[in-house]
Amino acid sequence: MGLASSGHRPKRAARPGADGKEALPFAALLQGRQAPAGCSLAQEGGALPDLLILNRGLVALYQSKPGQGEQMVGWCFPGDLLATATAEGRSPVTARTLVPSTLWALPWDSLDRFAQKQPGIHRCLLDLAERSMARMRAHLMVVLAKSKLERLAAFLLEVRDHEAAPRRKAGLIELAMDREVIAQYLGLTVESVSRAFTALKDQGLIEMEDPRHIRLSDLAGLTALAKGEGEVVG
Amino acid sequence: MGLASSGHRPKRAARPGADGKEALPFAALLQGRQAPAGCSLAQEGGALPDLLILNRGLVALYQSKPGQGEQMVGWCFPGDLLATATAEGRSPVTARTLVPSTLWALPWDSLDRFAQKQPGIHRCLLDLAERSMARMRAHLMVVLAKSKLERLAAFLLEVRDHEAAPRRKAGLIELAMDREVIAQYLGLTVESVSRAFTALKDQGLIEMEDPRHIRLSDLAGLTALAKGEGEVVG
DNA sequence: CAGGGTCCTTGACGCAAATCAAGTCGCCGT
DNA sequence: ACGGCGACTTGATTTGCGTCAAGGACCCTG
Repeated sequence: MGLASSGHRPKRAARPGADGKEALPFAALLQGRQAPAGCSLAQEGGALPDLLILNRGLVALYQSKPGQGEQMVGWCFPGDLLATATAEGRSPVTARTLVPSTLWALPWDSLDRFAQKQPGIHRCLLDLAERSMARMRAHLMVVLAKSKLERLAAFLLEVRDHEAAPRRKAGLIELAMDREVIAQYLGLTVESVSRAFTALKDQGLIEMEDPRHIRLSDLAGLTALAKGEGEVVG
Repeated sequence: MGLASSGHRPKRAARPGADGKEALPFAALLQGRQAPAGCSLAQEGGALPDLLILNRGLVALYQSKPGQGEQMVGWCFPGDLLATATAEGRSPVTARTLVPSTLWALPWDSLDRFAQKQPGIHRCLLDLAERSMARMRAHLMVVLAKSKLERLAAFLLEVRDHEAAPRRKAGLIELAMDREVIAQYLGLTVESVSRAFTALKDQGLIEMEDPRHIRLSDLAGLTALAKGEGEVVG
């Protein structure tokens, strides 16, 4: 739990993957929702009428840059809180689905009413907030201190962590986003991302069935690379 | 408030600068603490016995990189929540004071007991968490999409926002950190930061009394630069 | 099957920042 | 005052990534 005491604590909040709804103390209040790919779930500065939790799919978060369009600032995997509201109840980011996704929605006032009976709900939300922050810190680490190859390796491992178990065990990952989105996430250009893929392939760390289906053939090597330990000697 | 309803809401939490303690609903529980510069307030992976809120000073947050020491992932200004705990009650980051600082501390169990009487406390914490996230998103924006000069301009303006009013009005800022720390924050080398300072000076955007005392002589120009709108024509 | 579209890859080139290496300034202790 | 040290700046050079430009693979549509 985010800010919970270090002693006794409720169970951990929603797990990614299979239905974690039951793990949430406010499960009964949640409404399921569907969203196709490319659907806008929240607009930066716009009202955010419901609390949203991602169930299945993938959502990218953007902030607008005054001059030049948008900058991606992260994404949400299943089990993540979509975006928290500012003090004014508005969304600080734009959220768009990258693939068809399902969500759980909970209107703020339902939450308020329910919280009176069950205060633990806020603990749960703090836990989810801490997860978001952990993800952002990891993103910062990748972006601040790594070369092109190191960033891509870190990205691939992050995707791997969220693959369903059967594929993950086989070292296979499926990319739900195109090169453009990966480039924005890593702070690179599309061309650099493409070259990085080719380089990893040439070094025998990955194999590419097609641009969106990657096999991580040398997990240890990728991990070493992502951690910035330079190249694997061999 | 972070995830609060969009309607009625408690007052905003602690303000930076002068004593915002009274604005916190759990003010009575807070214990003041002192910490000299360079003092470690939390260790990554270590236990975090109290909730800590920064009152005065400046604290840097680090995450360790497996191979090469530490990477700064952000900092806290007065009024910010120091760091939230993971589900296991451990700190996800290392926190170290950059200047002599004062803190408010609140043991988790006091918080728990108090929360039963006053559930609004969790709202307040969510608000603080949202502030952290907003800061992290801003940091990401700076690091992901900007040139050396743009990053430094954004940094200087961020420092300015947290200067006490009298100095801020005069366009003066005092840097509490050395070039090395700035470089880590911006994802640059010390040399690049130094050159960026010189470049801003040569363009007449800043003046330097000494390396740590800067005068922002062209606020509009700096803002335009930080927003990535390129150079000011003139 | 042809044509045009999108996405991805590859190549050649230039530039911004990293790297390597002095060199300056202020500070402290002897 | 002197010498040494740490923080900062400056210069010369290299390099990694961005940029511009040209393909190539696939998909859809007619």
